[in-house]
Amino acid sequence: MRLSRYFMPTLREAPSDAQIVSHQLMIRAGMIRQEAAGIYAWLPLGLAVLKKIEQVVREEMNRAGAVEVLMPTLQLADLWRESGRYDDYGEEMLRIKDRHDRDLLYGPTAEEVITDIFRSYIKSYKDLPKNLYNIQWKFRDERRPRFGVMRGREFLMKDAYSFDIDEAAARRSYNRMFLAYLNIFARLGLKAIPVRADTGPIGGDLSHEFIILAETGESEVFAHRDLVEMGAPGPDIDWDGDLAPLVAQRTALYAASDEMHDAARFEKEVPEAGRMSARGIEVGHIFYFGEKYSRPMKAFVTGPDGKDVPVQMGSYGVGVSRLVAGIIEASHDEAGIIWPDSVAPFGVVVINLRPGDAAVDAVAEQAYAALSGHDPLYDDSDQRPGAKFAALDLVGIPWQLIVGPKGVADGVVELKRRATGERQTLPLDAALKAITG
RNA sequence: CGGGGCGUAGCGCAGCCUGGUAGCGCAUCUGCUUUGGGAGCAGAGGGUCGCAGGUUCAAAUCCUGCCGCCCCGACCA
Repeated sequence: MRLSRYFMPTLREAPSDAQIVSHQLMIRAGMIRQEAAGIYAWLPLGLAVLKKIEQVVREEMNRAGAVEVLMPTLQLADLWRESGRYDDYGEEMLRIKDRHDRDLLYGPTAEEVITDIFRSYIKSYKDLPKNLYNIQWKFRDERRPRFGVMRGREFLMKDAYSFDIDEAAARRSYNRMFLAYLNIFARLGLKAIPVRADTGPIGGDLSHEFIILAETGESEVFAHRDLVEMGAPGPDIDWDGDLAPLVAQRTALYAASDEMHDAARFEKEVPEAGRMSARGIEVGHIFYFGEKYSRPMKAFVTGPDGKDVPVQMGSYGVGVSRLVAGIIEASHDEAGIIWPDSVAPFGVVVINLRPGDAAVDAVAEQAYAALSGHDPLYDDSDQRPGAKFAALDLVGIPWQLIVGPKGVADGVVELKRRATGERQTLPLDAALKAITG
């Protein structure tokens, strides 16, 4: 992509509305534009990152055995009357009427729709387990949207729903998601801590929030240091095997968000050297809720004994649009955003410091062409070098390949790694090799 | 929903208290000079001062109502 044809409206100053660093940087980098409180348009750079994150989530969900569907944003109120949630949900639900005066709503979540789909087709335990997910826009009419896309009213969420014949099987589904989530966040360059979450009236131990560490995070987490160091299980585990030990390893160690924190237990269970408290952002929430929807909505399956039983369900959410902000909170410096390679809007930017200079143009074009498989941005804009450096540091593309008249005269270019600031001057071939691996 | 604050050019702000017909920086456009970390000079364009009423000879400024946005709190499977 040539910058001269792209649309990347960067700003030197942040609007005064933006209070937290990710919001400021997203606006300054030209990623989003606010249309209303908690509602944003995604500009090309923001959309590129959003799609990258979405794809990582998709790949890891598929790997863990989930199957993608796409449910509508608008849902029929009658489904929510079946589950009993239409009246319970309150003001957060955006309610709409169509031309026939039918009650619709903009989905804040999709348990009802997925349960309706499930019950229409699946009748036997032999067709279980199933895990269906979608990545779709949700709307929750928050009383106080804030912090940009961190807490918007409209947001992109991956929501998965598991269906099993009994609790033991549901636990296996839960474990798959638990581990898949750790892999997702690891691939996004994040350190994530699973903390036990309130399960509400259903009880049990099957609910976890995933909190990513970021100094500017909103909530505080307390955890055993070993849990953070343990990292993700990786993609090559046996997804159909017994995952309980891997999960147990990670749930045995103390981890709690501020609301669930028990200081006495923390001190008792965790040796002083292992105690860690940090700021974080909740980006995922998984839980098992059994028959909460299947029973009222009559999603029954026939078991091996010929008896119909309500299917055991769980749901698993990842805030995809929130992750864009979360990653920035976790990865930025004074100059701007530092994208992990896995979600960077471009893999590399070739910076032409003197467009119009035939020799410089030739080298820059050559580099741009050679990098075509690495999602390159070519800064061919007619700006001064300082302005280019500032803007490109701001948008955080991982590699900067700088082509200027001085270097070209000496047969070299400069390669800069955004994350470390490390620069090396070297021949073009060597620079290309360093980027393409 | 309780409390607080703010709406003046694309962005950041001043002007409001004490009414007299709108200004600064950045950005934009033109020209020249520049060109390795957000250039300099010269010139130019752009604002029904959130909206609607009211007071007044006169309202960005005072009064009333409404709308929008932000922050703190409460809330947030």
